[in-house]
Amino acid sequence: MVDHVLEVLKSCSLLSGLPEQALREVAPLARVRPFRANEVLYQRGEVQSALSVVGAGNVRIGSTNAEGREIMLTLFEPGAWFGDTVFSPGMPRVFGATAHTDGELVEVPGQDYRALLARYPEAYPRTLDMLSRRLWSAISIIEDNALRDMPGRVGRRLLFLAHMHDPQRGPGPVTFKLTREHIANMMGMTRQGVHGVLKALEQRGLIRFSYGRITVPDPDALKAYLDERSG
Amino acid sequence: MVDHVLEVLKSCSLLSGLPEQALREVAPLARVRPFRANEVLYQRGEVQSALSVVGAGNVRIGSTNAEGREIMLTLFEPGAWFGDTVFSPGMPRVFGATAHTDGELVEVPGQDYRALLARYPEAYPRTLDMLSRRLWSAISIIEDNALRDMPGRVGRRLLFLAHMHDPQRGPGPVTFKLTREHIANMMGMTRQGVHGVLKALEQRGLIRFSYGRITVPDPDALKAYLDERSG
DNA sequence: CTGAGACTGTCAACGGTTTGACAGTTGGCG
DNA sequence: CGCCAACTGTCAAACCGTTGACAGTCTCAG
Repeated sequence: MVDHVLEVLKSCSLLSGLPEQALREVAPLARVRPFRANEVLYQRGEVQSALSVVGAGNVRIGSTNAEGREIMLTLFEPGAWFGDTVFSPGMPRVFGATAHTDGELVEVPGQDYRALLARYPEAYPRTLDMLSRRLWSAISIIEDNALRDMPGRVGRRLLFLAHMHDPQRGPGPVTFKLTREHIANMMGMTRQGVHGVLKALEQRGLIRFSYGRITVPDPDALKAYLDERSG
Repeated sequence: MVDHVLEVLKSCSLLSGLPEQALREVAPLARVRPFRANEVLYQRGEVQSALSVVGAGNVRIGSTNAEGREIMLTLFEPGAWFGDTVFSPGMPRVFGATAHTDGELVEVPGQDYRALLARYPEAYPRTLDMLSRRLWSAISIIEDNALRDMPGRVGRRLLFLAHMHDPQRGPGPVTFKLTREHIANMMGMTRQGVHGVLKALEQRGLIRFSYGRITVPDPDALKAYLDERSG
């Protein structure tokens, strides 16, 4: 059991800067939390802090407004981490987490994680780097939203997801289990609007899609097309 | 001179977690860089890393696309810091910085700043906290863009600026030197579109504006209005 | 104080997205 | 195997913001 937890922690880019010894120390403090598709994992506004590492399955990160409209920010794969409030204890969560498929979370209580960092300060620079890159991603999305038209925004977000899906960026095709409505919620668009955009991209051979599934055959080709059609 | 640099460094929330002794050590390594309004301070894509602290004046953070359209992310006041690439050395800057008024920057070379943190590891938690909060701000903007209509987005961004302007959030009025076009560039809208929104907000007494200037008399009232008209 | 340049207000025409509605399709579960 | 729920494609009308254009206003430097 602890071995399994250790494997998951090792797979997480945020923690891989820590020496193995350190991970062995926290593993017993971590909690394994299995989940079922569409289960709500965290609600926006909760204040307790924990570092969550996706051990298996997919997790949707986002939030829901009063009228029930959901916005999805990103989709996390195994190895991804979330719960940035571990760095700002006491702050409420600014987004919620919902299970996208069945899977499991490995969770380290915030104070244990912070204590661990304090014991192994050599891990701080990498931690700052990871946070900084996440900030960079967020800012890129803001830029895309302000500078690009709708096809540009959708295309860029698909590339972003492809990158999250496989940070090593092998040139192969990437498939997501996302409905048109998920994408619409990610972009602040409507299902119908997304449809039109996807159809246009499909006609150029840049994406393919079927029931509840969308695939980018060649992310580089999509990127090239987007770069060409607007700065 | 070094005293002046020290004062500026002390005023910066990112550095105020460091003991005074530490600031005295870096002050001699810092460079003072005066600037004139509309001068380009950093271009997107530059790779050299430095921590810049605004000593005086205002700085626009943003970038420009190939067609020359500019997007502005935020406006920094004295005491604010930027140059997140200090945490990810080697990464290109994802946004540029332009002087909004005359003023000056105090700049600490990235490696000197990183070396300082390594010498004073007790400052790391606060640094992570600051970065984390900045990430939170960025995500909030993404959310607003997806969930809110145009008046909602403009109103929220004004509140965001008010908060940046004075983090202590005294209840008093806040004034920005921003043209309609600046706001349009911040939101990915047009000058004319902004005009309509501002006029509507003005009629409700939530903002006032004149030539090149916009003021929020009561940020809390604006916030209340926005919260009421959409979750 | 005066002129040039920057900023502003406003309008009609245009275009792209949403709204709302409905029928067709898919896939999983009993 | 067959049904139901979720997902999808499509359409016309309404809506909202942009585009483009022009005249009016303000500010600051000389």
